[in-house]
Amino acid sequence: MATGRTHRPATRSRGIPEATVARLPLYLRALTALSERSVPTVSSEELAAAAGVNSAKLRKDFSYLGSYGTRGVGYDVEYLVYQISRELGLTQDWPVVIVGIGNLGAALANYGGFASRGFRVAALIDADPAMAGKPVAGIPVQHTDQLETIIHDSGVSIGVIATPAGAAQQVCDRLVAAGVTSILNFAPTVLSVPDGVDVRKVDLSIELQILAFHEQRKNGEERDERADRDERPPRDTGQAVAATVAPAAEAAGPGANAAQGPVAGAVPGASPKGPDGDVPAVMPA
Amino acid sequence: MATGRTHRPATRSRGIPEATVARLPLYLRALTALSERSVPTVSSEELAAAAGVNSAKLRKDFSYLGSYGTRGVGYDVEYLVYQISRELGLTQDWPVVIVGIGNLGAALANYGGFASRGFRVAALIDADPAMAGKPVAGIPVQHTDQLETIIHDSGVSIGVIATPAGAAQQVCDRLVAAGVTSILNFAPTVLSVPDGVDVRKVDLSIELQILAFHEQRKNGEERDERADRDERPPRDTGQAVAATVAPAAEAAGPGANAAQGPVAGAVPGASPKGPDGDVPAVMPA
DNA sequence: CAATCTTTGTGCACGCGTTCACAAAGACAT
DNA sequence: ATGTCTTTGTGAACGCGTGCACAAAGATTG
Ligand SMILES: NC(=O)c1ccc[n+]([C@@H]2O[C@H](COP(=O)([O-])OP(=O)(O)OC[C@H]3O[C@@H](n4cnc5c(N)ncnc54)[C@H](O)[C@@H]3O)[C@@H](O)[C@H]2O)c1
Ligand SMILES: NC(=O)c1ccc[n+]([C@@H]2O[C@H](COP(=O)([O-])OP(=O)(O)OC[C@H]3O[C@@H](n4cnc5c(N)ncnc54)[C@H](O)[C@@H]3O)[C@@H](O)[C@H]2O)c1
Repeated sequence: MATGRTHRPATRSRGIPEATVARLPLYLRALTALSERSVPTVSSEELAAAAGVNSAKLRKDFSYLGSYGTRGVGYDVEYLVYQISRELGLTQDWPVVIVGIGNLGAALANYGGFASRGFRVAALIDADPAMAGKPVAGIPVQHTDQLETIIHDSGVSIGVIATPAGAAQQVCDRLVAAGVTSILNFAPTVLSVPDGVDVRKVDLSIELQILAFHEQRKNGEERDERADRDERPPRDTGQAVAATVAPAAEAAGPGANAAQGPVAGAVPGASPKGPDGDVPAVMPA
Repeated sequence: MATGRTHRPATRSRGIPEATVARLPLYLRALTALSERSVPTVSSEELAAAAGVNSAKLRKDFSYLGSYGTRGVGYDVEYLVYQISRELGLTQDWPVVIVGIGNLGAALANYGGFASRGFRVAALIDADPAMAGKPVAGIPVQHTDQLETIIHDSGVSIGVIATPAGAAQQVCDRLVAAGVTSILNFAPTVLSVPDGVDVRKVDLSIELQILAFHEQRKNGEERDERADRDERPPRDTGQAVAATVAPAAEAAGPGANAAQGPVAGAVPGASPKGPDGDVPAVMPA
């Protein structure tokens, strides 16, 4: 979610609901596919099916942009593609900088779809001196020292953070100070930014945990849950509980892992690498 | 977004709001960090700040799990870690299979944080015969032919899709048929799955487009938008580029869908910048 | 031109999620 | 014990998002 909530009392025309904005790229993708197949028009029903949403919702979403449809016919594909693209700001080029060129950062740099929608990788930045100058995806990696200069010179306003969690806030601060006003964060950390700066996060770990929750519910629907529902493990005196939680789960290789490792994280005996495989952050990890 | 809405009229104890579930991992992360610093208790105010949410919201979230706090003191860190972990199903081990070991898939396989919270990479699968047997992150890549066998033998119920968009639905269908009931999809496609299967998607492109929208709003507040506000570009843009439409995966889903692709026509008449790096999927008319 | 048919645009109701605000519960001091 | 102080747990109000259902708009046909 984005931080920095701008008070906008629904000024009517300019007030496009956030939920709608989040769906526009979805519509755009479906429309683009139709466009490539030279489909001239599409009904809300068809397009909604392609985008995986309710048709009424789709029509309402489009109504925020204006009345671009024709009753009895549907929507003009090319025209809609144009309108949505314009609304999303994709008619212009957005230079993007990626900070932290490790496993993930490199994958992002190599990602074709990145540059395909008006987003252009303007620079790659990493703190590792050994990486400086080395090209990744045809773009030479630059050292963090030049971060401010790079941002300034290339006029970048969108930054992608793919550093370890421990460095994310610091990198974020520097990006913002240098003029970046939109950040896409892949590090498992809550970033704090001043008003006016948008932050969106992509968190693999959270997604998996949400899936696990539902998965558990599916399997355990008929199970004996009542049993440990109110089971209260030793609590009273402060630190006794620590023993309840299993000792370190990670650190060893995947294969050698000692099977069931309940709740990896809550282990005090911190190894060089944190529970996330990253350097432990000051706050969350 | 999860599919498969179970009608649950808030039966009390079992009905944890989806929004709350999505925040539990956030709390858990903050709590884990506190635990590592041996902090015994924490107030809702402090924890909320660490997790980047409102304290009232946090308290209400916890109230769905039960009354685990102590008035005047706060919450016992270790105890909460345990309760949340249990609720999320992290007290057990979740084997995960990754399909599509390319740039992204390899990065995911190498990701340390993956295995840290009870998630274990059980297998890596790719369609490229040249990759079979080659170890990535210490795990040998297996060929797609063995997908069903692998799923069955390892008892995997969570699958990660990191293939090109064109193959995503097909891979998804096979995973589901083999018994996978939770899918994390990185491909820019809308997956259709039967009831009972949860799908969550991570879409870099969408995130960037949402950021671009807000970015444009920030910059363009005083710009010349009135100009092309009602400008209606040629509504008959005839046939566009359609030569590269691949037959792509044939998937017999309930309400078929799938669509992705380069934005190409952000501006009518503009030449396509290049595909997503994926094979465009096609959908029925 | 009138009748019919298709599909949009939206008023309305409903449910979920967020936030406020406060009574009550418990810790701690005297 | 009694009083004070801190912090939880939650009732209630509010706002946003969703989906139904339908009148109106326009295409199409006779
Ligand atoms: N790899 C994945 O699939 C994956 C998935 C989800 C989240 N993440 C998160 O993304 C981040 C990166 O993951 P990764 O696997 O690429 O890690 P990595 O260790 O491979 O790469 C991190 C890179 O960041 C650089 N770096 C460190 N500190 C820096 C700083 N202050 N400024 C600039 N660069 C700095 C390092 O030199 C390194 O190249 C981590 O926070 C991780 O938790 C990764
Ligand atoms: N790389 C990124 O940073 C990034 C970011 C966001 C989204 N994505 C999406 O993730 C997906 C993968 O991206 P990538 O950069 O890793 O692509 P990639 O081309 O590097 O890797 C794709 C891999 O999938 C394999 N594959 C193809 N068809 C398959 C099938 N039917 N079954 C199993 N494996 C199959 C290929 O052999 C290849 O190894 C794409 O859909 C892409 O749009 C990638």
